[in-house]
Order: sequence, then structure tokens, then C-alpha cells
Amino acid sequence: MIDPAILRSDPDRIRESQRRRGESVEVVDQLIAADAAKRAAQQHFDELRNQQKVLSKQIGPLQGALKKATDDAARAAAQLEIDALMEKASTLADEVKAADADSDVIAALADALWLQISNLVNLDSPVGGEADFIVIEEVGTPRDFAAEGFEPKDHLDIGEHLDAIDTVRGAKVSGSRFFYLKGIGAQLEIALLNLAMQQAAGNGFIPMITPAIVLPSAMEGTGFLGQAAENVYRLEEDDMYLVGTSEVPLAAYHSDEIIDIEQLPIRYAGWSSCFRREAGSYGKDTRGIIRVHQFDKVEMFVFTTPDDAEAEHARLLRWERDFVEALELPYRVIDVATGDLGSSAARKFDIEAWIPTQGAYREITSTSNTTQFQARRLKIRMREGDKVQPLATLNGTLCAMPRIIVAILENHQQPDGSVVIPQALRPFLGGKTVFTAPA
RNA sequence: GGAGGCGUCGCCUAGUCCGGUCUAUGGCGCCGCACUGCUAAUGCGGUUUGGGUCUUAACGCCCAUCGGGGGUUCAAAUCCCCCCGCCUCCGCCA
Repeated sequence: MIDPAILRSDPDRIRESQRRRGESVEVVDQLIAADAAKRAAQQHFDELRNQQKVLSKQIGPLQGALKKATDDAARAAAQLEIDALMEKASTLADEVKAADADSDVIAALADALWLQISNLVNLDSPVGGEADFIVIEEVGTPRDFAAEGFEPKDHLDIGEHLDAIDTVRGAKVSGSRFFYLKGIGAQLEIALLNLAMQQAAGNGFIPMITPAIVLPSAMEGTGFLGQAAENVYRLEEDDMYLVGTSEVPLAAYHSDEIIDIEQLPIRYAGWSSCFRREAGSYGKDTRGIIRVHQFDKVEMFVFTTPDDAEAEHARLLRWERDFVEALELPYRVIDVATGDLGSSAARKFDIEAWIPTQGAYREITSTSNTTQFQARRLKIRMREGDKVQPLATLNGTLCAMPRIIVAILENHQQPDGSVVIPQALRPFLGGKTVFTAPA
């Protein structure tokens, strides 16, 4: 959630953000009313509760005096006094109970509205929908296969030729959008994992292997139960969720904690399986492994100060580019438009790799500055002297396996169906330079 | 899955049997001040978090917070119920 103080001091800023996102503006006005009502109800309760405590504290000592009293007259007098107070206290107790119940209902309403407000967009983000991104830079030159004299095959043809990818049996066992990585394919993923983790560790990231099933609080805290909820697998029996990214367990790792500012930034590189229902994507990318229900990913996640967040965001993008460049893939960087940010991000940069058989750039990484939005929901704060305030969190893809594998196979394929291995990966594949079909 | 024990404001800990004197004890750590040639030691004071209110601000005051939720009561860390987590033992198991 965003800073509640902004709702009172500068609601127009929130309205403008919602407008740029193409999300509800009137929810802001509902929230202003609900927020005021919440505070009023709380105040009413606080007052009554205070009266009740005052009364209670008078009754206590009187009870003691009553026990100690020796003569009947004193006992009767004390009893009389107690009875009078008790009567008042009794009606007050009912009022307190009612005020408490009221306050709970009103607070729940306000809290529910808060969850509908997305993060404040960065004013530098291009305004618009999915197609309104800005291309920041194109790097590398797509190969000219015509000049080389052959027609490029798509990643699935190559993967099947190398016996590296098996989507047919994936579908047989688990249904559509599931696949096996086999032989060379499995080795390739492991090599990519090692390269990614080596790079991340070199940049100060702590390697992490995270849970892939989390409680609702973690899912909600990271903002995945809003509009994105339809893409999340839920375990009905246990009321738990399969994560779509290790961003979730990494962000929630420090939930309810206060971190000394001296320890920031804290950087984690998380490795986990990711699960996505891909609801609403029927018919899209049905061939191959570009869009699948389960895949593995190395995710970078950073806890830092709000002041440092933008600079860290630039660093995350740089590290993502380093990785893609190490794999010798042509790519471009885009500045994602406000309507396509997701609820948590204030700003988002995607890297898209060139996919020869599609003649298009396709997303392979995404890095978001979620400012204090997730931290506030997850109660992750930093201590600076005697001040405590929510810190900033950021995330970025280092290596989403299927899409990187697609890009490598397609961009580095040879006329004979083999695939040249990028230099950087060779040390993790026993020095092998090329993938060829098994005999 | 079964049996037992436990969960207190950074860490450790008292309090829970028997409700009010808990405004939650003490130690460690940390912060400030004093003393000191410096350090150490010592002394004094402070030190949960969130919300509200007042204020330019600070201070102050009020409410909540003893794993979470519900209940009993004028009053709950304390009594009752449900849930969660941790530990020990047993069973099962990659």
C-alpha cells in the first residue's frame, strides 16, 4: 500500500496515478470517506475504553477494602459504592463492545479499499497500455539467416532434434503448457543456473532457494492477489498458494522485521520453480515453451532505502543486461507503460530478446521498482537512528529458464541443427562448444 | 499422524496455579549524560511496535499490542475454546 498520509495531504497525486494506470479514480474518494470513518470510529472506541479502564481501576481497590473491612457498617458502605460503580461499568462495557464491533466493520471496509489502490506510478513511466512502452535501447544485431543461406528453425524443432525438450510427453503427463527438459536441455538449464548464480554472487547477492508454496499473507503482501489473482494457483485444501515467482517468498522473507539502515542494501538471488495458470492466454504461444505453467527462475530481490531505490533499479537493469549480453543475445530494453505495470510497481523495465522465427522481440526479463508499496504491506521497515519507516523493495529477473533457452536455441542455431554454446556457458558444460543431436 | 512441553516489548528472563497492587520484572545489548588524561570500569536516565490527539515542532496525553482469533468478566499476560508455530519422544518417510 501507499503512504496513508498522502491520502490526506495530497489525494490528487493518487488520483493522477490511478488515472495514468487506467484504474478506478473514484475508489480514491471512497477511501477518503472510509479512512475518515475508520479514524472516527477508532476514536469513539478509544474514548469509551478509557472511561471503562478508569472505572475498573476504581473497583479494584474497593474490592480489596471490602475484603479487609471488619465491621458490618464499613462493609455495607463499600458494597454500596461498588454496586453503584458496577452498574455504570456494566452499561459501559456494553457500549465498548458495540463500539469495538462497529470499529472493526468500518476498519475492514477501509482496509479492503486500501488493497485496491495500486502503487503510485513514477511520473517518468510512459502513460498508456501494453503497447505504449518506450524502447530505450536496442543492443546487438539479429542474425541475417537469409544471408547465411538457411531458414531458422524454431526452438521446439531444435529442442526436439537435440532431444532436449519434450512437450508431447509433458502434455501426456501434466497437460498442455507442461514440458520436460531432457539431456542437453536439462544440462543447459543447470549451466544457466550456475552462470546466473555466479554472476549474482559476484554482485553481492546472497543465493537463496525458497519455498514455492506460501501463505495468503505473503501473496497478498506482494500484490499478487489483486488483478493478478486469476493467474495464481491456489491449494484449496490448505489455503495456500503456488508462487508465480520467488519474488514472493523473497519479499516476505523479512516481513514483520525492522532492519538497521546500516545493513542495507540486502540483495538475494532466489532460485525456485514458478507456477502460472496463464488464464486468459488461450491460443497465445501454444507452441513450445515460451508460455508454460511451470518453470524455474533465478530472481534478484533487493531491500534498500527509498532514496536509493531508483539507483538500485538502474543497477538491476544493468545486471540483467550483463547476463543477456554474456549469452550473446540481441535484445532491446523497454520502459513499460503505466497501464501494464502491475499493482506493485512504480516503474518497470523489460528486456526483450530477439526471437528469429517470430521476427520479434519477446520478454525475457522484467525489473520493477516497487518503492515502499510491498514493504508497507509486509511490514518491512528500516531503522535510522530513532526513526522507523518502511524501506524500498525491488525485483528483477536474472534468468527465467524457458525463455532464455528459447532465445539461445534460436539465435545460436546452425544449418545442421546444432547449437553453438555461448562462451560464458562453456565452463559450466565441461568446455563443450556446441550442442549436437545425440547419436 | 500420536503423546508431552513451550510461545512475554532486539536477545535471555520473572509473572500465569489463586484475574485488579502489571503503568509487564530482572539481566544483556544499545542510546544519552556524569565521572575519567584516553580506553575500560562505575553511576544516573532512556530503550516494543502501531494508531489517534495536541503542536510550527518537540514534549505530553489516549487507545491497542504478552504467537493469532474468539469467549467469560466491571476488569484478562493470567480463566475457557479454537487455530498457528517451535522443542522432545514415538510412528512414517525423500
